[in-house]
Amino acid sequence: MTKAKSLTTGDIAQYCDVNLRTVIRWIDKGSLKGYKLPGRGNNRVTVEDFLIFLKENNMPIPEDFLPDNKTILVVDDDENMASAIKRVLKNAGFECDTAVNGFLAGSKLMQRQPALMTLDLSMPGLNGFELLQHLRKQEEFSHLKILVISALNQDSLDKAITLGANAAISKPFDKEHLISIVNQLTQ
Amino acid sequence: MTKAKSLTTGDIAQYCDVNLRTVIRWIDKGSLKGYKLPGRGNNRVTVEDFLIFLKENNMPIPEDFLPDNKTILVVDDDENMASAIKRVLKNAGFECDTAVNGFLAGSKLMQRQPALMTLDLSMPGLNGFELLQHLRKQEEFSHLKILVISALNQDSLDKAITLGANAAISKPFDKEHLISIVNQLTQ
DNA sequence: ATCGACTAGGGTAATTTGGGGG
DNA sequence: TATGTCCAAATTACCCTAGTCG
Repeated sequence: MTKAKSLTTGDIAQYCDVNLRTVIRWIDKGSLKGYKLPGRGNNRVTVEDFLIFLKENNMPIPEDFLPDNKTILVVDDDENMASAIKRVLKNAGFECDTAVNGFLAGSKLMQRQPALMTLDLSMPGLNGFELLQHLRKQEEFSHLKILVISALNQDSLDKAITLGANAAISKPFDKEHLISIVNQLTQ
Repeated sequence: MTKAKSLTTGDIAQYCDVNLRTVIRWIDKGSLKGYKLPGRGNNRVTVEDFLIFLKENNMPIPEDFLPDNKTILVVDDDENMASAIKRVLKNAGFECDTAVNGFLAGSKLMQRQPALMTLDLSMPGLNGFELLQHLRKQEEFSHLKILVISALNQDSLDKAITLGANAAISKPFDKEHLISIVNQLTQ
């Protein structure tokens, strides 16, 4: 489910884990504010109204709408490089964690569900391009922003974008440039 | 009962083998955290909150919420070797999944919570000994059985055991031997 | 043994929620 | 895919009884 400004009854049914009809009833009764499209009167609910509704009823807020999880996972097998990136991002106000091998990257990605991952393309035992393709096939990571940070040539960076990276910058990187791109990707 | 992200009072009544009213009282009293749907206040409980409740009261955890008891994760960067191990274990009746690099190992370990992991010590970009130490430091994986399958010498196998592996066998392995050890480790 | 406080479970009526077919 | 209608199933409140424990 992608982030949108307005939600259908089906979206809300999934988010709240209830039947679609139940959602329609909530709207009809007025406990959930919505509006109807002119055609056949299909319901829509703005994200704002949905969040108000959830709050009013002490219902859990779906992950998609949790206050921006700004956690960033820095993946680089070079510990110094990983620390350097982490330091820059921390100073810019981001929550940050590092992973210096594929195993840590995989487990931390699952565990912490970061909003953004910086990815080194050339890690021993881990093909960055294959990883990009692998992640982009999974619904679960459809919202994960991936920023490739690599010492490879421009063609490789372009290829990474094609395979699903949201952005790619070259090493060595400019601090301000990194921060600006991360800010942009996390909005 | 299918796995869902929220539970009704009826679900919980069945899981805990008590009357529905009793569950409602637990929620009303606050000992079991829940939330109410807008309608007439039907209760829902998130799986997370339910598990916390069970733990706080030393109650048994229903099978539906136990980590996959029978799943085995085969970790080996040699795809042929991974497939071979998987085939042997499948034929012996085990649910089986493979991971051919550190990333997949990490993510599948977190995601599937297998009962047992077979581990190749020599994977590119992943030091098996370090991984053993890393896993054994985490409470979360205290129950994970680790069977090292390696072509390294006996000293290395011994070292793996010292670092936390539950068993270690050498490559090439004897099928019957593998099955017998896995049976033993999974009881 | 009796009391008192508390918890679990039963019955019923009213309401909400869920599912099938249009 | 979403909706309206109809019906079945689940859930709730209320009032009650039975059992437990100190």
